[in-house]
Formats: sequence, structure tokens, C-alpha cells
Amino acid sequence: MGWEERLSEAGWRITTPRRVVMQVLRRAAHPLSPQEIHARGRRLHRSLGLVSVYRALAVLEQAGLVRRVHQEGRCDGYVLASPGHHHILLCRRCGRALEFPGAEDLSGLIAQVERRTGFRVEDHLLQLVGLCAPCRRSAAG
Amino acid sequence: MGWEERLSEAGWRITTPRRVVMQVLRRAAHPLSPQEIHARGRRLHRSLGLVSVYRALAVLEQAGLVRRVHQEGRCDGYVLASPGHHHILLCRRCGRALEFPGAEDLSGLIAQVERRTGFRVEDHLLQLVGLCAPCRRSAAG
DNA sequence: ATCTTCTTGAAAAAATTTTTCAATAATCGA
DNA sequence: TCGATTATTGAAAAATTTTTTCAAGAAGAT
Repeated sequence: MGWEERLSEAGWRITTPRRVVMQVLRRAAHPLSPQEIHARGRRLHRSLGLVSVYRALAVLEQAGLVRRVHQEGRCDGYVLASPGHHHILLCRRCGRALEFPGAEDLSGLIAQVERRTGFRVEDHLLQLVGLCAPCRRSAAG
Repeated sequence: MGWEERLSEAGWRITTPRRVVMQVLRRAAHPLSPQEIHARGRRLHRSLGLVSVYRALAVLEQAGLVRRVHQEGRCDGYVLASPGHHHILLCRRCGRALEFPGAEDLSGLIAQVERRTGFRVEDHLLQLVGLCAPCRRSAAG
């Protein structure tokens, strides 16, 4: 099922700003801030307003089509999100963001946490930071 | 080793704003924004400026004494950080933040990621969201 | 006690995000 | 395909958050 269909089924309209944001993120090699999305988006749709980028991101994030990336210094980056749970791999050199599928891998850890703390874990945010394969090869750490 | 010593050894001075921020966070039951830290801090030190809170947080974070908490909507919350690597447990009901020690628990997952993607994982950010023990008992989901 | 230099607080500037509102465009039903 | 309905847009303004600047003040070393 395509993203447009998913948006529709969630009750949202398919509009030009939303299409443009998706397209910009699809082509992006690394997480983009609203400003960056706006700048690139205008090349596809001249009259695109920054406000609409903010609004589109909010809607797309709610629909699970887009994901916010959390970094030390900045938390304003967005990437495309595949359906299902994924972890994020962030390359500290080229900035590329990769998705890594699966949530089961954490079940052992989560069970341990629940046992020791009495916490009931419902969700999680996992981001791994390091060097992607190409950057590993081409560079001195 | 106390935090003051750790700060000193890292080359920073022990100042009133930094002391106040630490004290406020020590007493806090949940992550606080710079604004909130400022408001509470002024009760301990009248002339405390908001700018100094921002600056103190930056320094304390660099020194590993304070940690920023990343949430869906807001990423401006800070909590005290214990030495060593910890994961964060966030209660979605009362907002409390707990630390959970250990990084080894992820080694299996990390090895798997490295094997499958060629990524070299150097660091990670893991936050678990759910219900803490008291909230589990006292509340309907 | 004094000197050096890091740090502070206030004001201002910059940057980011949200609100408002009339105009526009997406979807639905005929 | 054409209207009618209503969500959505873009621009301006407002609100909020964060950073910069700089003279005055305080921390730490001698």
C-alpha cells in the first residue's frame, strides 16, 4: 500500500505540499530540517510555504510516514519511515540515515528492565550512531 | 567523585548558576526544560538569568553530568546523568525519568546490525517509554 | 590579597514554531 | 463532469526559543 493510500485511509487529503515533502524526503540522503525541506520543496512547487511544511510534517508523522531523528545537537531532522518498527542508524560522517527493521531484538533487554524496575515498557526509541560501510572504507576514523 | 570535582577536572569553574541547575535537577521528578529550570532556579538564586541556564546546561551536558531527554513532541527536557552509560525509562503517565544502567545488553543487537549492514556502531541512544511501577498499580492503562 | 580570565546577566538579535484568516483546492455525491 | 462542502493552503503576524554581544563580576591560581 502506497503512502497516499495510507494517508487517505487515515482521513487526510492528498495535497501538493504533502506530496512535495514526501518527494523531497525520498530523495534526501540524510535527515532534513523543515527549513531544508522547504528550500528543496520550492524547487518542485514554487509557492510552497514554510508553514505548510511544518503542517505536512506533523500530519505525515502522525500517519507514520515520516520519522523525526533525534541527535545530540539538533532534533529537527526528518526522514522517510517505512511501515513497521525500525531502528535508525545514523552515520556521523556523511549524515546518512538507515533503517534497521525489527523490535524483537530488544525483547530480552526489555524483559530484564521490566523485571528489575517494575516498569511496563510500551514503546522505545533506539538510534545507533557510527560509521556507515562506505565511510568506514574511505576514511580515517 | 562528586560532580564538582568532575567539572573542575574537565577545566570548568564551579559557579552559582551551575550549582543551582544541578540542584534543581537533583530535586526534579521529571525532565525539565530550560525555562522550568530557570523558574525553579530563581527560587534558589534570585538573579539567575535564563541565558546562564542555557550555558550551564551546555557545559554540564558536555561534562556528562546532565542528559537531554528526547520525546515525541519535545526534546528540551534535561535530567541528571549518572556516570557510565544508561538507558532512559520514561513514564508516560507521571513523566518520571529513570536510568537503567548498562550497554552490554545491546551488544547482540549491535553485532547483528554491524554484520548485516556493514555499519560500525559507536554509540547509541535508547529510551524506553511506558508506565512506571507506581503508575501501573494506580491507574487504568 | 591580587591578578587573570572565565563566567554572568541584561538587552538585543536571530531563529524557530505557532496562530490567524481569507482564499484555494481536494473529495464526495449527484 | 459539475457543484457543494470542508480541509488545507500561503502570507503576515505573533509567540516562543535560542544565540550573540559586552561590560561587570566572580572563581581559581599565585
